[in-house]
Amino acid sequence: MADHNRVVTSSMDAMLFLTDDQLLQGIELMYFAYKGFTSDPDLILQNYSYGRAHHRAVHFINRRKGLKVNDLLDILGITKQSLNRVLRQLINDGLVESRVGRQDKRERNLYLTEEGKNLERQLSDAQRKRMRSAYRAAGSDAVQGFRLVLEKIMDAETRNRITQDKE
Amino acid sequence: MADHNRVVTSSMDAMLFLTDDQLLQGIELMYFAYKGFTSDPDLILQNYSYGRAHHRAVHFINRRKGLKVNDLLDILGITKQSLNRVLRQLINDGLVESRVGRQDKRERNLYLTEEGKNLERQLSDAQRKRMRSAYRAAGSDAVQGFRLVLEKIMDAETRNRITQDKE
DNA sequence: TTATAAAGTCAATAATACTGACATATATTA
DNA sequence: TAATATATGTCAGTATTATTGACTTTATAA
Repeated sequence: MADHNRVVTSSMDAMLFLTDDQLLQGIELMYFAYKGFTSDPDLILQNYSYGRAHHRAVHFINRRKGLKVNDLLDILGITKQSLNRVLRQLINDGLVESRVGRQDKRERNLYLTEEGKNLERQLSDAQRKRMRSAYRAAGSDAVQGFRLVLEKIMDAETRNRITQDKE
Repeated sequence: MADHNRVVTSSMDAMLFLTDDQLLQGIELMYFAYKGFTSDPDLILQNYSYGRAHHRAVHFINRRKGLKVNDLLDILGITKQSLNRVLRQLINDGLVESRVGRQDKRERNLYLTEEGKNLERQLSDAQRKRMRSAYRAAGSDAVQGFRLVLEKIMDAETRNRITQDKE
């Protein structure tokens, strides 16, 4: 019983390394960590009557300034209709600006307004605080491992899109 | 530009270690990895017309055999009413068995039936496959770091509940 | 000019969550 | 024993986020 319930096995036996039980523990860790990871922003979003969808939009518009609506759809992996409602709210509420494309006027380039940047800062400050604290507690080597494993967990296409491009 | 977009910075400068940009990269990694992490089970669940809520219930009933409804509610952090619909479906469909508590007859102990175990196996096989492959690609040291950081990202209460107990 | 592409919208539906109210059976306490 | 509390289950109403399908507008490309 004892060893099965330990989350961190200090000396990881090469043979036990890939047991189903160890893997299930990793799966649970992902679940619980992601839950904590989203909990701080969720509280802030409530003050705006926004949800996670708004957070994601604001995050990626900030990270890839001027990105096109289609780019955002690709990143989020949702339908145009799903994004539309969220984006319309953000634009109407004055957090996001949609500028007509300079070359191709069918396109819309998305930017955060000052108010949008303000919300983004609140959200990412909360999330960064948690990550910084986790990184500090775990140490630099652990962080490298953390990032490496997360990269490998992603879909290959996602990984390629994230690590390479950025127009 | 170049270094900002690399997901893995091979020699992690101690000073740059906690920059906002590095932290934002970690946040995005979590988002994309979690998306990949849930994508395989999501496909399987479609065949049953089930969703992630069913997956989570099945997962934890398998991991903590005989757990009480209240335990499951605590773990999932949702309301009784939310769980009820899912649990009722699983019970009606014959995947979960609800046994009256032996000591306290108000309690219900939850177990997977053979059919429930079968679904659980399908789901966890798919998820384990991805994790195993990621672990192998990243290596044993990275996995230790991965697990350590995830632990630190969780809420402290969650971490305590997960790492300790188990009746 | 016709076809394609990018964006936006409307309507209907589904899964998952919420709050509030209430019912039933069992256990505990006064 | 009687009153209270607990564990579970349920009904109704609502919200968020997603879906599919159909359609429009505007602008680019063939």
